[in-house]
Amino acid sequence: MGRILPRDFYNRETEIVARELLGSVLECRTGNGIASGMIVETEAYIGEHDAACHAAAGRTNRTAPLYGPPGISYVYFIYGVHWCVNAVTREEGLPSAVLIRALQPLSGIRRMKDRRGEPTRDTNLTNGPGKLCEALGITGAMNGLALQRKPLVIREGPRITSDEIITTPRIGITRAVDWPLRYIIRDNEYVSRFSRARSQRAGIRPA
DNA sequence: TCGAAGATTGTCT
DNA sequence: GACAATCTTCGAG
Repeated sequence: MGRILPRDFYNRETEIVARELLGSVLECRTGNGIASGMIVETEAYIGEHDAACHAAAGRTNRTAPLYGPPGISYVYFIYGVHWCVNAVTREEGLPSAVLIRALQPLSGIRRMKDRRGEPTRDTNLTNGPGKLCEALGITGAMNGLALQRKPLVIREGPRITSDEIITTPRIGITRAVDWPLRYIIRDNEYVSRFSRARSQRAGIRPA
């Protein structure tokens, strides 16, 4: 198993952290055991000047973790249906984070299937921010926690070279839609599917 | 206290 | 491709 990524890893420019999180391993330990997956898709949300970032509206109870120290989680509930998990970046007071959008399942796949209700294909287990939280059992109870200890840990994974990384505009947002802050591993079949249609509409060649 | 919006997903046409 | 499901958060009244 790789080493746990230290707090300093996150105390850098959000775009760099988002790229380097590709290939690392998100691990979640619940009462049911451990489930983990390799991160294959991320998005950067880079501060109050980023209209798509939750912190664009300023500091509120909800966005408080974004302003916290680097290397903690930011978990929020969206559309009354899904949880999404972020890793907070940069020093305290600078609200920015990396949204984890897709994983390639590594361990605890049986548990993931149980939580997700047996999807037809393994690629459908964690290929989206809401899906991966459901598969790993991540909820709001894990908001604002340090990512260096259980239940939520991110470990170093295989090194991903820059020519294996594709950059595209972010997905599913209504503001700052053109900012190229989404990072995916080229040719990985576990990236979220939404991307293809959206990318084509935006005139960007899909991976 | 109310209303609107939202970093999504699954289902139906 | 379109749309409903479902609920938390926040600002306005």
